[in-house]
Amino acid sequence: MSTTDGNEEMGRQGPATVKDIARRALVSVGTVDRVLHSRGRVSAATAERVWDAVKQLNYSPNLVARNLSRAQRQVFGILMPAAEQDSGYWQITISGIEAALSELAHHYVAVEYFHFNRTDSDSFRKSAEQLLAAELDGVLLAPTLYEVSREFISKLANTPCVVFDGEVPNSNVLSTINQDSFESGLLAGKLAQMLDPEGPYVTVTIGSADYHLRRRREGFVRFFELAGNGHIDHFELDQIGGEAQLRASLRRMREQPGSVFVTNALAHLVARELNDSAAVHTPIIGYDLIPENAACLRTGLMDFVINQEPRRQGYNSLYALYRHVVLREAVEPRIRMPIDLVMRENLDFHLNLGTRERVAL
Amino acid sequence: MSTTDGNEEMGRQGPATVKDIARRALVSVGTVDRVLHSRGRVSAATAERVWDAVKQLNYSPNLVARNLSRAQRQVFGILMPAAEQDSGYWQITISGIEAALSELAHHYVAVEYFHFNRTDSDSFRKSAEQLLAAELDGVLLAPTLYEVSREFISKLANTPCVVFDGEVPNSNVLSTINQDSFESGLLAGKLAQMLDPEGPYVTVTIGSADYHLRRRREGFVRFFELAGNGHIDHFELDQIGGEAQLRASLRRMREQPGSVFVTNALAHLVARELNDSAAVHTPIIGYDLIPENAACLRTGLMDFVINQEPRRQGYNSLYALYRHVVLREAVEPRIRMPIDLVMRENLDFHLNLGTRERVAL
DNA sequence: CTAGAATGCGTTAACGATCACGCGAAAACG
DNA sequence: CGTTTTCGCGTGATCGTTAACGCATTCTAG
Repeated sequence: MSTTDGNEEMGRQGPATVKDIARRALVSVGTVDRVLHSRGRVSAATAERVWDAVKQLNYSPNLVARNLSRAQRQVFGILMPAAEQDSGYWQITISGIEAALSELAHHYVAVEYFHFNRTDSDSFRKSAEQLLAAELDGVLLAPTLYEVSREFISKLANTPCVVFDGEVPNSNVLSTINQDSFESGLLAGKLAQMLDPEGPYVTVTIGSADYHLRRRREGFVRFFELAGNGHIDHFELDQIGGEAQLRASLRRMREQPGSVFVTNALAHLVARELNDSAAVHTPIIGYDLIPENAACLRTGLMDFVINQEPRRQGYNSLYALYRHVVLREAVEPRIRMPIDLVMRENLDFHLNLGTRERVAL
Repeated sequence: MSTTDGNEEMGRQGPATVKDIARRALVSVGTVDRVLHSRGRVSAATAERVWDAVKQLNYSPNLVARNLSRAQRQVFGILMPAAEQDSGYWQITISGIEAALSELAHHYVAVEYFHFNRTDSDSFRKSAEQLLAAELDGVLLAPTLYEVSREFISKLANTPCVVFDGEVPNSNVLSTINQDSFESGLLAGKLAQMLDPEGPYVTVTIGSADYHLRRRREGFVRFFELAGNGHIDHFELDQIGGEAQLRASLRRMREQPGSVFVTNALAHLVARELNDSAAVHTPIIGYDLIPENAACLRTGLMDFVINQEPRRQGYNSLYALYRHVVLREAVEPRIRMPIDLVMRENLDFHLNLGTRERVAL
């Protein structure tokens, strides 16, 4: 199960190599290589002998050695919002990418960042075109701007693309790395129900075109369908960035109270508006451990934050691309991040994570 | 920040190599190697030139190439309970180890399992001695038997040891990979409070000598200290495996009801005893998504399971050992697993995880 | 004063895989 | 029948690192 593989010389351990195959098939390593990569110039009879040996020895190539031999540097493009947007959320993702990069630098990986303004589709298009012009070997994409992201992916042709921190359904990407938004919505529903068994409940969605955010809300709604009770009001703001508009709407909301589920990181706005000087506490659940939300947790203005572990996401995304492009391994189309629940009592654990201690891979 | 490092020839990308250093220091690669590994036979002046070049070019060795060159197989011993114990919990850990192994087989890693009976210290000692006799290059240890584990670690001398799925505090191990038991206890406290704001609360600890379990309880207690209310009764069973004794005690418990926090995987026993045919539902929170607990979640006999993601833990543990022994990288003394919260509504997501989809690294 | 040891350093063969190159023999062509 | 093309295959360089080996010097000892 673990130690031995088929091997020619006894006494040596480990996976079979091209040399082992060559010996067994009575050919040279060059011939083995040509057969393995079907580069022609080999007789049918010889090729069959080689394939037989490959099967008998259960050969699988040493991808590291392959890579060492090719020694061809791969450059990946990263298309994501500017680091300073969303209260530094993206900076954490970048720190994960850089952590992976420092490990992968010796594996011939380099990256190039293409940032865009998260509230401006034109800015996205511009960065996307620069990226496309750069002829890179792979792309990491944060699809916060849904429509243009879809447009971008369709232009990618053969360049492998890993989507992280979001989702572009039915698009032809190599892999999607994110939290299951539906499941996180389910959990939020449960939390809301426990915090406030009576309800009613309110969801706040800002930028409702985003698939990710819609799924979170759907999960929340689904929980109360399963539970068989709970009235839910939905609250939508299509425009991103209109904080004044949001505040005005929130003031209206004050009149019809209920526990609130905010499907993105702007929960702190809702928390401050509803709980800052209110007599009765409104339970609030939001996303992403940005400083503003952490502060709200600390002071009790907010109850739960569902964290996406952006650092781990960045780390894993770059690795997924590496596995595919450099190692040519199969990459799962979907890699799930755990749902990370933060409240006042365990806040310190989470603020330290990713800096002091190593993130579990 | 990302692409270029110091490099001799322009046009080539990537980290500096020994050749680059040799060129700059006007010596051969052999000399560079001797300096880097302080194998002597180099004059002080030359050594200094080499170190200067190393610093200027910001050299760091390509660990993969190093490993390729040494090509020395490392065998790691794994000391853990028998796969079939604890309702197959350990089998999941093994699947994670095997997943890592299949990736690391080409990196000269092999493993050897040494199983023991989780309820029998003598069985542990026997397996431990076999392991020690085998002269391995590293050890993975699941310290479910606390005292003998500590004894074992002290005998290890120079063999690096990674502890997973538990903890042996103040012991000299390379790294400990686990969930933060205190934090998980905090979260359990919050959940218990939300499920049942009045209390009282009961903790059930089976095998109270286990540091891991004690910390979970301490976290739970701490939450209610922070919250400033909540009466907690503690319930201990020192002997592991005495299910009959446990059942009898649980029947006594029926008379003084309260929400229950079970600090290990035996929560399903408590759930069946208290909730199976009871008029009023007692909230129950336990650990580990073994089939029995999953069934209790499904039927509503239990409310929450805190999962430790054993598959991911196994995967990460072997990798940590690999990083240290083979790559000679620094390994963090503590690697945290996320706290994975399972309830009826998201149960299916968790049962599929680790089989259908890839575990995020 | 010279044999032998110790020092300082370069050369080179691995490790596993890739790929350009080239050689001989057979096949195709005039 | 002689020449070119194609086929089938082996050789060897390469990637970055390690480590054994060997060759000059210089130093020590008898």
